Amino acid sequence: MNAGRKVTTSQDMDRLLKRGVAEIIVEDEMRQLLLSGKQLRLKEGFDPSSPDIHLGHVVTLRKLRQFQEWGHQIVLIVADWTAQIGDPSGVNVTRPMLTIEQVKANARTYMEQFFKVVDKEKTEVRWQSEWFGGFDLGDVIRLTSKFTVAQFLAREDFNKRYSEGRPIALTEFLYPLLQAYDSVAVKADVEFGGTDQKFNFLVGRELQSMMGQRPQQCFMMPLLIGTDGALKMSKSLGNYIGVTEPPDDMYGKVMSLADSLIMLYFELLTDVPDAELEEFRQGLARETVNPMVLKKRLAREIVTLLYDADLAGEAEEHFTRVFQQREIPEEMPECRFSFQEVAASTAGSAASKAMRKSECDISHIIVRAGLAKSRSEASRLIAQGAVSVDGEKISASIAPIASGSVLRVGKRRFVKMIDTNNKK
RNA sequence: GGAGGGGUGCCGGAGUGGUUAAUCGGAGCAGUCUGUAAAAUUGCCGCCCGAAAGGGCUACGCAGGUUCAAAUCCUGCCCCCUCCA
Repeated sequence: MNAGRKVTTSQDMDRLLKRGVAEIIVEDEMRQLLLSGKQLRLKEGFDPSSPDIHLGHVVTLRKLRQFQEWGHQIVLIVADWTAQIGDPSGVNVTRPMLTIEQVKANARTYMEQFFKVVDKEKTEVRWQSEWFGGFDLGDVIRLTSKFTVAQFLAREDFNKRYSEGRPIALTEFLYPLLQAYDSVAVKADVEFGGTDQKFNFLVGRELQSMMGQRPQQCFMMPLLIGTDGALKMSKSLGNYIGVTEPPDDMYGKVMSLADSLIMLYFELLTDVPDAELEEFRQGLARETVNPMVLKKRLAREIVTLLYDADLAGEAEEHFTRVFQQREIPEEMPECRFSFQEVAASTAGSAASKAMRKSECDISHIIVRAGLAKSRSEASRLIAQGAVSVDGEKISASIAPIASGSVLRVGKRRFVKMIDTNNKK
């Protein structure tokens, strides 16, 4: 088993333990473990309370990948039990509980997303239900008896809520306990996650030592700030970039990031060497480099990471053409429907008589193409001048269209309209 | 077991009989500007019909009731939170 492990130079070690790392508890022990030549079991839990993995998750997954390249064993835990509780970490409100069905459906979509970053062959995937499925009340009581309320109230978010008289659900206290027990169950040597996991990790350490295991090392990465530029990237805040998003969208979302996030993203999500990052940093500080240029590099790196260089190149071309030169993209989704049918849906009204043959009520089409949720919304968009057909801004919802016309809504949404009655 | 507070639109949070599709803030969307950045600024922000003017429907925990008129008053029910024990 030792065969795959590379000799570790102190330079390698520094890169592994420093680049994009917030804190390691206990760093010295971590170094010793790495030097011991033992294959380490590196654990990270994923809470499948939503179906997507985003760049925030990728930060730790990439680090895990690096360890994997050194021959260590990754253990990913699908936290199907704790997901039902709802992780309170860093959130000062009680989370809604999910049903087991929701959790399972979400968890299923996780696997392939993990393996966009980590090596599937060297990854052990475990479900919490493997061990908690057989838990009975006695087990729960034994587990809870090991800690006190005071210990848990030490945790910042609990403490804050408690002192402000806001609710803390009893199940929320269970969350760190279950997560800690996971470490016991898989005999973790190291646990990975964001800095918001510190408390949970430490409970894991304690529990392991209470149960006769060597306490795990806690490996914490900074939290990735989301596209809003302020809060941690998370699904529930809607400020995320999903790993399965199409290359063009992913590229575009990176381009729309606040400038202040550029360096953070470079550090946490790319392999651009530290020396180069330092140049970037200085360039930004002295304003000798346009942040947009760096962001394009960043966007390319990220798309390459999750897809490949070719697709990243294409995404960049698309971006340049559509958003910088304001041209129409070469490819866009098609919306196929019968023009006649749409026209017919307004039949009977005075307007339909005034409508010439080639004209259509665009608001219906916008809804049909999924570019607006309702006709009311579509009408508003038209009224605000956000809608154009073949480059012509339209001001009334009745407008001429032809099969193959390009419908544009807002800056970034395009659809080609194809008449299913009249295609040759 | 006792006392108190509360359930309003995506979120926060006003509103105690009509002029309330509901003040305000945040989020979001769109316009101008631009680097799909920030800042600034303007507009929109329940659904349906209508080219428009306009009209209709649904909505303030649930169900009833009073009233010409209810998010606002009455009755019952459900749910949530805090404190004391």
